[in-house]
Parts: sequence; structure tokens; C-alpha cells
Amino acid sequence: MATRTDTKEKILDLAEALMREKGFGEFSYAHLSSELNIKNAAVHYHFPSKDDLGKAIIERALQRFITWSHLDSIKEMRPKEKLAAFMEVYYKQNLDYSFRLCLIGSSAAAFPALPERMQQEVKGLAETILGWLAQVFEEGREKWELNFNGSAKAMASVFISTLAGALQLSRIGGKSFYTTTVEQLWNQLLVKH
Amino acid sequence: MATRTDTKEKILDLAEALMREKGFGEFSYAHLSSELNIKNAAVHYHFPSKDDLGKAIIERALQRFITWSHLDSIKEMRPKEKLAAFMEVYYKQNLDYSFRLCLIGSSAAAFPALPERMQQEVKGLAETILGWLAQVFEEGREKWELNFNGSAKAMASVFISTLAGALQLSRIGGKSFYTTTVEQLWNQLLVKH
DNA sequence: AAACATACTTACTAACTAGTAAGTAAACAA
DNA sequence: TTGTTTACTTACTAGTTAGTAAGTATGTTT
Repeated sequence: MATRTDTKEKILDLAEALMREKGFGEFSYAHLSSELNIKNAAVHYHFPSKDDLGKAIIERALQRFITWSHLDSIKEMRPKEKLAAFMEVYYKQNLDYSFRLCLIGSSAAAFPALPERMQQEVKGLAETILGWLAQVFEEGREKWELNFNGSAKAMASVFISTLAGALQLSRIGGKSFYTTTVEQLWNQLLVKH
Repeated sequence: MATRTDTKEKILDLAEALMREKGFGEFSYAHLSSELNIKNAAVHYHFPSKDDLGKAIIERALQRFITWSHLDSIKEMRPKEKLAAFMEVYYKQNLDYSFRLCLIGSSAAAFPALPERMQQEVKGLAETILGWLAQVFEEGREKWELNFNGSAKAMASVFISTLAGALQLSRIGGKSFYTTTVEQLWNQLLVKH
């Protein structure tokens, strides 16, 4: 058949979910095809190699983030609200679904084992997110909404590292580990010093 | 031959290094045996299943941490020094060797894909380290050496999450990402507020 | 000296891995 | 209505995976 289908999107959805649950190296074309009731060659049709699939997962995530951050509803927010919105998305997209990691965290953990083209894509994604966060922190400090010493970029690095790390460790320590950790992180940003 | 050998230790050393470089699911008995110039059945002789191997890696790491933390030279330290010593070990054992992760981070990232017995072992290791850190933070605040709000346990959670996260993200952002991030984390602990 | 344990090797297997070549059926374009 | 493109399926392969059964050489115990 040649009817317009959404198979490609479905493959991407499932592959991304599996990558965040188990890691990029821990799912196979067989997993994808059996779950979607197609043959593994159909997956190869849309994504000839696993490199292609991996690259596409990250590309799509980057587009998603760009779209989100350019939303009027986000752009209109004050810095503190932006940060809270980011954390909200982060929490919802990840911890709501059986301890799925964020793509950055999942990619970083398996980085040396990832296809090179995928590594490049991941670098772009990380830079974009970190850049956005640094801007929010800068603006937040200027407007006296967020408190921290040092550069906004360094603070953004701590912020994303803590979120990603806490998400991963919450697989060991449970959901409460995540909420405790992130609350502590958040409170530190509000304390006047 | 049946001469006393250190093959078992060598296997553990290599397996741990590979686990931290690539992840537990990303190395095979063939990798181990070819690197050590033995046959894969020899690895199975010492560690019948990969579950056994994984469990042994974590058990050994736990023993190593306990031994380290019970060292007189560590016990005699003041809280701030203890924390600095922990960070020193963390940095040396990981970033000095081509972006190897810590075992907690590597385990957390692949957690759902790990053998169950290994998961249990990882939980024990994480609890032990977190407990030790929480004590150090508590003592550090009492003695006015470390500054933070909230509970010592929460602060310890932020601390270890940030370290583990920064280590992972440094694979994407380079060594400077790690040093920037950890310096920012450290400075926050010293700021009076 | 005999029996046993240790530390392997040789030789194998069943299951799974990404990937391919060739065929097919439907939709679409000329 | 013929040709082309899309979206697959069927059928396959070469390589890798963890794991096993049986044999062997050495050292240790009795």
C-alpha cells in the first residue's frame, strides 16, 4: 500500500520512548517492528540505519524545544515563570512516564557508544537548551527574580546538570528523591544573600 | 594450569572501566576476553552470568567506598575537607580517564535494563554514599564551614545529582563544562547568606 | 600416589543484532 | 492506461550475544 501513513512518526515516538527508558543501545529494530506490528524491514525503509534513526530522534527534539521556546505564551513570561515552565515540562515529560530520562541525559550517558552523526546532533541540542537557560538566568538576575553568584552560564550548567542527574538518580531513589532534590535546587535560587 | 592468578580482578577492572565508559549493556564477554587474551569461557568461569559480573562490580565499589571513608586520614578531616576529598576522588577516578562516568551515574542511566540483583546492589551503594554525604553536610553546617538551607539530606541529593549530571554532560560539553559547573556548585556552598 | 580442586581451553549453540535484495500492492501523475 | 513513487512484506545474511558441556593441565590435600 502507499496510503499516507504515520508510521514514520510512530517509529520515532516509540524509539524516543525506548531510548529514554532503556538507552539508545538497548532497543532493536525488532523491538520497534514487533510493537508496531510491522516488519523490521519497514523500519529500515524509513530509517536505513540506526544512525539515521538516532539522528532523527534528536533533530525532532531540537525542533520541539525551539517551537516551545518561541511560543508567545512562553516568551511573555517573566524569567522565574519561564524557569518554572521549563521544570514543569521536564518533570511531566519524564517522571510522569516511568522514569524516562531526558534525551540529553540519555545521550550523555551513552555518548561514546552513539553514532558520530548523532553525537553532533546532541551537541547542538545541548547548546541550544543551555543557551536558552543562561539567558533566562541572566534576565532573572537583572530583574531581581533569581539569586545566584557567578556567571549565568555557570548557573545554567549547574541547573541542567542537577535536573538531569536527579532524574537519573530518581530511578534508584524513587520519585521522592527527584522532588526533594529539585525543591532544594529551586529554594537556593530564591534565597536572598 | 591452576596457579594463583589475578584474572578475576583483571576482569573486574576491565568490566568496570567498560561499564563506566560505554555502559553495562554495551560491552560483551568477547570484549573482556579478547582484551585480556583469554577465552570467553574463562570469563564465564569466574562470573557464570553477566548478572554475577554486574553484581560483583557494584559490590567491589561499595567495599572500596567503605574502606575509603573509614580511612583515618579521611575521618580526621574537617567537613569541608572531607567534601573536597570526595570531589577530588570523584574527579580523578572519572574525568582523568576519558570521561568515564561514576558507577552510580552509569547504573542510574541504564537502570531499567540492569539485572535485578544488580539493581539492588546499586541501591545499597547509592544509599551508603548519600548517607555519608548527608552526615558531612550536617556536620559542615554545625561547624559553620558549609552554608545551605533545607535539610542536609536534600543538600546531599543536590550535590551528588549535580556531580553525576555534570560528569555526564561533560561528555557533550567537554572538560570545561565539568569544572565550571562544579566550581559554581562549590562556591554556592561557601557563600554566606 | 591417588583424589580432588582450580583455572582455564576447545568447540559449540540458540537467540538476537543491524542490514539487504527482491518482490508486491496501492496511489498518483502523464 | 502506462509508468512511477510510496510503503511496505518476504526471505535472507553475516556478525555478535550470553551461555554451556566436555576436556585438560596444573597445583593441593590426604
